[in-house]
Amino acid sequence: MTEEQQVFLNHIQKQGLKRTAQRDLILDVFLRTEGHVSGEDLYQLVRAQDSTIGQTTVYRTLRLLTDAGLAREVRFGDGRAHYEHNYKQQHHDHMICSECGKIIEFYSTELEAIQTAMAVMLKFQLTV
Amino acid sequence: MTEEQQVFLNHIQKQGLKRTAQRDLILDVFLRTEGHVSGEDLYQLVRAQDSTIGQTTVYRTLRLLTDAGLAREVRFGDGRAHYEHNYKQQHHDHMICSECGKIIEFYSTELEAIQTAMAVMLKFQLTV
DNA sequence: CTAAATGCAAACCATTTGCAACGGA
DNA sequence: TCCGTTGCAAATGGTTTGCATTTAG
Repeated sequence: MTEEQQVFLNHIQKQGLKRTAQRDLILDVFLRTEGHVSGEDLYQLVRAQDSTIGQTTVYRTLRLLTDAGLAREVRFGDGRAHYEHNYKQQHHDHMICSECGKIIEFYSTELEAIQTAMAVMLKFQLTV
Repeated sequence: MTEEQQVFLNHIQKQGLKRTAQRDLILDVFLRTEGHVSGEDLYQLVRAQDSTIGQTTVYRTLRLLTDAGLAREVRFGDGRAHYEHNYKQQHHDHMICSECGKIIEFYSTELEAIQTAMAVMLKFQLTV
């Protein structure tokens, strides 16, 4: 069992929820993903493995993964939510091409410093 | 006539479009706005002046204002588009409170420098 | 006159919810 | 057994589109 699966189980049990085959599969598919998947993307990937799984379950599980700290919801302004891995991942930022939608991740020490400084100045508490 | 109204007229005429009472009113209300209005917000404000104006017209005019360079569409991830003034406005960034939705604008010279540097490095052309 | 604009209603699209059937603990 | 879970269908909410009517140029 991977660390992520352990984290998921812990979360499930701590909340009095139940482990199901659907949730296991969705987590599994999500973990094999890289970059940013939308709910619809993940639904298609999961459906390729098990065509009986409903879209609703995928969306609900995505929220569960987010609550468990395994996924992070990111929104780029195209109207849908994307999810990226969040377990033991360093904070980073994105550049999104407004022509083709391409998403590039980047990390900048200076940018991190500015973010922190601005948050302090504006009395914001950074959440990611 | 304000500069903005002139810009709007120029755009209208250059595109072979027509000046209408509705568009004039919507621009007028938008210009009196400060901060970030959503389409729905603006519709309500406009409707208070003229209850016969349709929501559709407000949305369509908002796009027109954006095309004309008078408005800028910003998306904060709450599922709807917001619009801010864009005419002779300095580029700036936002911090959004994930608890209450409060939006704060700020400007940072260092952040501008990083943005430019990252865009060059990643071969992006900044659009705002 | 004639193409653009309007406003209504219906369509869209990603996501959520209601609900009856199902299934872990 | 009991309460959480599932999947379907219907609802939601912001925004867009189709279309018949109106109107600016």
